[in-house]
Amino acid sequence: MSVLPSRDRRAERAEATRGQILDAAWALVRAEGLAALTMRGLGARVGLRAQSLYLYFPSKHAIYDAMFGEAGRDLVARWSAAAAAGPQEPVAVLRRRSAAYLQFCVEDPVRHQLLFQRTIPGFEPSPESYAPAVEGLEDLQARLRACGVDDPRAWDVWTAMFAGLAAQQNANDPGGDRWLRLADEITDMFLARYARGTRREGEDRS
Amino acid sequence: MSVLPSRDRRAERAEATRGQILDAAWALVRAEGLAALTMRGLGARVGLRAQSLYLYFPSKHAIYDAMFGEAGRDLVARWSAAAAAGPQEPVAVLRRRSAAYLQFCVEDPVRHQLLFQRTIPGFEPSPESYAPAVEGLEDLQARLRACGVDDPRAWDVWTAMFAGLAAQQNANDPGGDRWLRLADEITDMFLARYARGTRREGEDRS
DNA sequence: GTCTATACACCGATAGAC
DNA sequence: GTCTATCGGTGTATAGAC
Repeated sequence: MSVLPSRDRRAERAEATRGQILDAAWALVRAEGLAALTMRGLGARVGLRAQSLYLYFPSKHAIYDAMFGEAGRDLVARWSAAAAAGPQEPVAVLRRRSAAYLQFCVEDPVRHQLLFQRTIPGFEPSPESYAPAVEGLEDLQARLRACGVDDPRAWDVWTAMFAGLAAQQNANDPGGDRWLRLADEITDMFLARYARGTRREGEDRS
Repeated sequence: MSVLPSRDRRAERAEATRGQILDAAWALVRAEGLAALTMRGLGARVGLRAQSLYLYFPSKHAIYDAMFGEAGRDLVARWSAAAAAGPQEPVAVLRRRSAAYLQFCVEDPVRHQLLFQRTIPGFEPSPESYAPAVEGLEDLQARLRACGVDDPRAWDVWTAMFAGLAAQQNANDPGGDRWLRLADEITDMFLARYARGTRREGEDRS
């Protein structure tokens, strides 16, 4: 547009460098663990000194935050894809969604750790980076409603069950499927108890 | 026993100091967070320099390990007490046991974090410190069997559900009861699906 | 024997030269 | 835009005072 494109070019290049730093951070973290991310080590991977990273991110937590946002957007995208790919019967959609969630948590434990466990001492995600998670939760509630589950208490039961499934799988059988394979069974149990019109005698304890 | 009791007295005194250090560590960690435990800060709380702590513990992780063992033994003790205190009908015992577990996780989140989340970077508990957890798991399986639940898959469903409950409660509603109060309901749902002689039509998906 | 003093290698982060 | 130099912090090892 302009005869002096340096401003745009500069911002563009800075954005590219940010992307390279994030890619290197994922590689480092996958190889050495989430806590092993150090500014010096990350700088070495992108050919910079640690201090120069501060030109692209204001702090190490800001790098974690950007990674958190990336992971969240990826998860939401997978949920959309899973919902679209197949029969639209609500329970089938719910099952595909759950499978996508578990797959996401298991195929890259470090991402699960970053998103769903609070394993970095001082880190809390910014509202912007947290937004995809909120969006996903609202989507989940709509999906459960579509299956005849209207009680907010039931939504909490659902999140606890699947959070527990992913956590147990990664903690006690990494790479296996000891807990993963229970997803469909748990879904049956849940729907039998909470879906509209299917409540049975045992549920009304005082 | 001996006219030269210095050996015993010394060991005794060292043990007492170890106990004081651990007490101070719990206090520090409860006040400032699990990751805020530093050798210099801990030493200051017991009137020692950081280096002197190494006379009582070989490393910082050894202190975490001792805390891990203490917490595990405490949890097992609570399970025993909960099982003993009340009617011995198996389902009632199971409910009291679950309530004790959740109470334990919630009343001191830092202990839950140490025992059940892997939040300290390089730390893994020693077999000795881990032993109470194994014992508790075996006890749980016996309790579930007493309720007519024999399938090991069902045991995994149980641990996932309650691990998820505690994690969600501490992460999303600390100090509240949004997930805690679902324990009895979840137990009903679980027993309706998995207890012997109560299986129903919806469960046999291929 | 127990503690203090000192040191090392690492960390995240900042200031300022070029 | 990247560097050097530096700061105050960490866990931990070792030497030596008493």
